[in-house]
Amino acid sequence: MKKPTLVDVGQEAGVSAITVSRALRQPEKVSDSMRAKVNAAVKKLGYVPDVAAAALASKRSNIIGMVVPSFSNNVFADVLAGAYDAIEGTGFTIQIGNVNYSALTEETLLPNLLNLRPVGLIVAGVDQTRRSKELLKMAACPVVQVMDTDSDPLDMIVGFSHSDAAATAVGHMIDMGFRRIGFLGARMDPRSQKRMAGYRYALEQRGLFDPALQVTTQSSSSVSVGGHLLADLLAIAPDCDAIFCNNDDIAVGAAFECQRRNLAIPRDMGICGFNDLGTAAEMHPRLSSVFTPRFEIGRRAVEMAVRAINGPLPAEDRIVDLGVELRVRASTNLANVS
Amino acid sequence: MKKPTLVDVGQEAGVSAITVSRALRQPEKVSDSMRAKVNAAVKKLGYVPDVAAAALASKRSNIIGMVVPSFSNNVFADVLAGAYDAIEGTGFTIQIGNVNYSALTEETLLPNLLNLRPVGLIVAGVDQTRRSKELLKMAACPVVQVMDTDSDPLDMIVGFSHSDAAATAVGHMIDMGFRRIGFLGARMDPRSQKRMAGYRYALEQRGLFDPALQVTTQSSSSVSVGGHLLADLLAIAPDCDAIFCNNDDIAVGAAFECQRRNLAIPRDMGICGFNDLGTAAEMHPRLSSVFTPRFEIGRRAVEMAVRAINGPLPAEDRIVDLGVELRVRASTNLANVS
DNA sequence: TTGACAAATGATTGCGCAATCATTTAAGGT
DNA sequence: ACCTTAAATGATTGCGCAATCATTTGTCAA
Repeated sequence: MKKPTLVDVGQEAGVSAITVSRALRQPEKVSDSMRAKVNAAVKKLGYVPDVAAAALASKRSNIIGMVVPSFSNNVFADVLAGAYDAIEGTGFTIQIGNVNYSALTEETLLPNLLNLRPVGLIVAGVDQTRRSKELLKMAACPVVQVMDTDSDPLDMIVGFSHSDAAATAVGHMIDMGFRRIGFLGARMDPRSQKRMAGYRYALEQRGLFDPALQVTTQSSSSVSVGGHLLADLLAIAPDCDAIFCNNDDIAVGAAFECQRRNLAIPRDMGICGFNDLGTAAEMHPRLSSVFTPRFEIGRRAVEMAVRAINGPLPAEDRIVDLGVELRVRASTNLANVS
Repeated sequence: MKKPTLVDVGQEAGVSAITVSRALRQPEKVSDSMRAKVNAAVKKLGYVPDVAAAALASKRSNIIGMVVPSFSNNVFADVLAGAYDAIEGTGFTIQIGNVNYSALTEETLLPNLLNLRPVGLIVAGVDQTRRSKELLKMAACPVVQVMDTDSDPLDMIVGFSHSDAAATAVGHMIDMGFRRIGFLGARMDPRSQKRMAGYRYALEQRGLFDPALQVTTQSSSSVSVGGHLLADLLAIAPDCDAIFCNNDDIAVGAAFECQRRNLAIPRDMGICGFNDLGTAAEMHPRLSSVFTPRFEIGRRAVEMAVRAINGPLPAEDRIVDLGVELRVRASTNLANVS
């Protein structure tokens, strides 16, 4: 009752093992009748190729490696969901590495991932260490960086510009009449930094930037932290009239803090989040946020990797900027306030 | 510049290849001096074992397969985070399969996973199809079911009783004085069903059960859906004075709906969520919820699998019930209401 | 009918490692 | 010093497959 091999299938079909291998991997190279015979034998015996043997013989696996900073962050959960959606039916497999927002962990993880001889690699962000970048450049497979188009890609990239997205959102808040707009940020990973840069740029354009209005922490993001950050900001700058938040958790937490302090949103405090994860849109009042195409980023990244396995993509297909969508809701709409 | 092999390391160290293999895999079987020599050669050449060749030769991989219903659900994101935390340093690798809450998808995924010759398997829930269960039973590796201790395990299990957890929470609500307690549930996967059963049991004990107060939908869970479900419930039963929610998203959405309807929490409507994901605790007022040890479940599942790889565990270690923690907050505390 | 050529199929080899069995070396007792 | 036994190390083989090269079969034109 052991697993059938190519030889077993060959005997069943009355042909050689290598022909079976070809019939399965390059069906167009064998005659129609042969293909039918082989498929019948495969089905009868329940043959399934041994991935380890195939990987050893061909020196390439069916693995697409994927490096994410965290599972618990919904953003990457969505990216993963998109990636798994796209991998379906391609015959490839995703192997996830979690690096806990640590560039150093990434540096030790990459050699392990590379050791699997992946056919493709998808990594979050563009801010790898020098050594990680070298490993990625030397990798014998296509590499897709995801999330972030603010820098040039090593090979291919899909995402959006965090600084542009933030600048757009803050520009909108200025347009709505807010003048003392604070920034609340937790974690402050590279993408958060870029959002903060976009925030700064938009304010500097109008001569409204005040460094004192930026309150950040290295601790990880949560609704609870959002409340604390707003409290800190208000202690420093009681005249602050709006906040742009690094992400939706912070925004939601800040909104709850406003409720506890009886600050009316948006009259006393305008709020804009980032990512538009769902809760923000359902709050009372509903919070404005910047929707980011997370699922789509995962999907496209896998598609790019799979395409690139059969040869390099043309230059114009190597960079995909999916943009974002500013979703304006009550929390920044000063116009409707009496 | 190709990858060094065991033979290369052996030559460098002046010993045979197989001794190198042993020095690395069973260090206690070689002499101290040999181990030192080999380690030096390994380091000098930067040798890394080829996993495909090892898998082929030994007929076993270093893979622990893990089947989850979804990435986007924070519950499983936390379980995965715990699992990845525990796998660190064990030399094993996690291979994730996402089955999108579909038992049928699971059935087609499992053979693929099994084909990797995993050394362990971790699957969510106890409600696999008959065929899936057969595959798991015949699997040549330890199997850990996670999340749910409401049924007997196929092999090992770690989680908690969803029905007991729900019954405890609803019992608490009854104790606080609520009498017309509704149930709001989305997705209604097997674990949701068990929570609903626990809800029912607690109410039946006091003669308070009314089937009309159960409002559910098959659509997936979200804050938005929580609001709709409460609206539906109130349309049917305006006298409802509290709700036990299938999860925190539903609870938070229902709480927002209360705010929109000017229903005071908990005076007009008591609310209890499930999982205690963070947002609920920060709301205004803060929502009661049932904390579930998700990260710990992932961690323990990997630990169990790794232990069981070296031989079956004693019976008393094969079932781990981590329990839950009812976290009572303002949203069910009728006592403090004037 | 034959020859030229392409399409289809087959035989051989080795990928890098671990299992198995064989051999050597060291340790301990008398 | 000698033998016994265990510990340490080595030689050989095959895991299941794909790459490479070799051979057969089929097709078509002259």
